[in-house]
Order: sequence, then C-alpha cells, then structure tokens
Amino acid sequence: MSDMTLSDHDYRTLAEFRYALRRFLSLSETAARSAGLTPRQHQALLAIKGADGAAPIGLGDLAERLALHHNSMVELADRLADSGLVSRIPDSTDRRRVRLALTPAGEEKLAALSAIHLEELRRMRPVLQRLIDRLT
Amino acid sequence: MSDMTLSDHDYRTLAEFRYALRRFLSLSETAARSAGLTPRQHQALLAIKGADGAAPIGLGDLAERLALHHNSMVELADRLADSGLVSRIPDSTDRRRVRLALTPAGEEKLAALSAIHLEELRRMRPVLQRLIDRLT
DNA sequence: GCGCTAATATCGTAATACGACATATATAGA
DNA sequence: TCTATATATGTCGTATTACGATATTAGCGC
Repeated sequence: MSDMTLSDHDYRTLAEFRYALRRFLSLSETAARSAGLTPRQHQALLAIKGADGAAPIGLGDLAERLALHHNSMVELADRLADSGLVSRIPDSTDRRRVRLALTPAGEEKLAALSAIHLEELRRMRPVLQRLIDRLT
Repeated sequence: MSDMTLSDHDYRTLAEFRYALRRFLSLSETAARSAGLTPRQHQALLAIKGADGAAPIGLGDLAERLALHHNSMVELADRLADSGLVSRIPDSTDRRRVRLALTPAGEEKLAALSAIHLEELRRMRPVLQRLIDRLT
C-alpha cells in the first residue's frame, strides 16, 4: 500500500483486468456448458488431472484447490459421478478417504475443453502481459 | 490448435492458472464481503468507476461489461441502489436510458477494496508472469 | 475399549442469474 | 403524422448451487 489514494489510472487498470478475467471466464463457461458441464465441473476435472501426485487426489485436497467447502465438494463429486465423468475410489489404507479419478468420458471432455482454453489463453497473452506491466 | 494432444505440462499450466485465478477471486470475495458487498456488487462499482466516457455508464453497457444479461443487471442495480452505493440517473436526452453513478459511500468502499486488490495483484505478479511465459 | 480428531455425507436454506414476459421510449417509413 | 418495429429497462417465477448445521464413519493415542 505505497499510496492510499488511487489514481484514475489505477482504477482503469483494475477495471480492465477484471474485464479481461470476466471475458475469459465467460468464454470458459460457454465452452463448458456446450460440453454439458457446469463451470465447476470443468474446473474439478482439470484440478483432478492437473494434480499429479502418485495417487489420485482426495476430496479434501480437491476442495481446497477449488476453494470450496468440503460439503460443497462432496455434492460436486456426486454430480460428477452421476454424470459418469469421475469415479470415486476408496483409499486403500485410510477408509475414511475417497479419491477421485477421471473416467474415459471425463478425460475426453477435459481434453476438448483444455485445447480450447489453451488456445484462448495464448490469444489473450498480449493483453495479460500489458496489464501485468501496468502494475508498476 | 497447433496440436490436438495436450501434454501433462499443458494440463498443469492450465490447472495452475485456474488455481491462481481462484485464489485471487476468493481473496476478492472475502474482501468484498468484509465490506458488506457481494462480489458482483464490488465488480459493478469498479466497472462504473473504470468506465471513462464523458457521461456515466448506462445499464446496458454495464451489463455487457459485467457479462450479465440486462435483467440481471437491473436487479443488481436495484440492490446497489438499495444499499446506497449507486444512484440511478435518467439520461437527459433518451428517456429509456438509465445511467449509474457512485455515491460517496460507493466511492469510499470501492477505494478501500481497490487498494487491497492492487496490492494483491502486485503480489501475484511474479506468479502471473511465470504462467504467461509458460504459454509457449 | 474410550475419548477425540478427521474425512466424508446429508439436508434445509438462501442468494442470484436467467428465461419469459411486460412496459416505456425512440425511430423509420408510408 | 401515424404506425410498425426496434431498443432500453423493468418484473416475476424458477432452478441451480454453495453453504451452515448436523450426522456418520473411520483412524489414533492412551
């Protein structure tokens, strides 16, 4: 907080940053829904795939990664399992734990969505770079 | 779409990007709610402030900027006006139009929140830069 | 075994974005 | 100027979903 009073330039930077974010998120949502997924479902698939430990990620860790409370994560996992996109895998040693793995259907949808997102991020790169540079 | 098959590195880049986004958005939400605002309300205040035309921004343009349908924007404007954060200003020449301006209370809350957000973005800068550079 | 903690699950509730529809104003064309 | 159409905002019912509170099940130290 170097200076408490913000300039118009600061506000504009913040506003444009949020605008870029919303455009990305809006595009992402449209793509996800076209694939029959909610945005959260898509993000969950990506987080599952992107979390490379040796073992599949558990509900609790996934909840943290998605910034969801554990019970919301349980419900999200229910919906994903009902849709046949992930499968619940009980942990072999700790029977309280449940891990999630992508089904082939989940892999497939995620792959298609990820290609779109990667392309979009690459397209956005100059804008993002410009905004970052503006942060003084 | 240079190559249809995505590498683990691609997935991890996407996952980490989303994770960074969620952390930012989560922080933003917490800050907004601490100030008695919903995230959307905060974003609306910022978009109003950041939209520099000669005249205050209208409902329709604001809806587009916030990626909301016009009726959702009307309801959001209702809630903002009820909270005393913005005031509806009928357009002088086109009486269909309604413009929104920040009240002093709105300015004040936005200023406090914006300082927090600018600080956070500056803190995130290295992470964002690294992610952008990873986009090949 | 007993008390305690941790992980997952269940259920009722509230917030809010949307679809469908309604109203008010502007504009073009005969 | 009158009428048809388009545009901007507003209203209302509904559905989705994240959360709080609570419950259940499993591990752990003693």
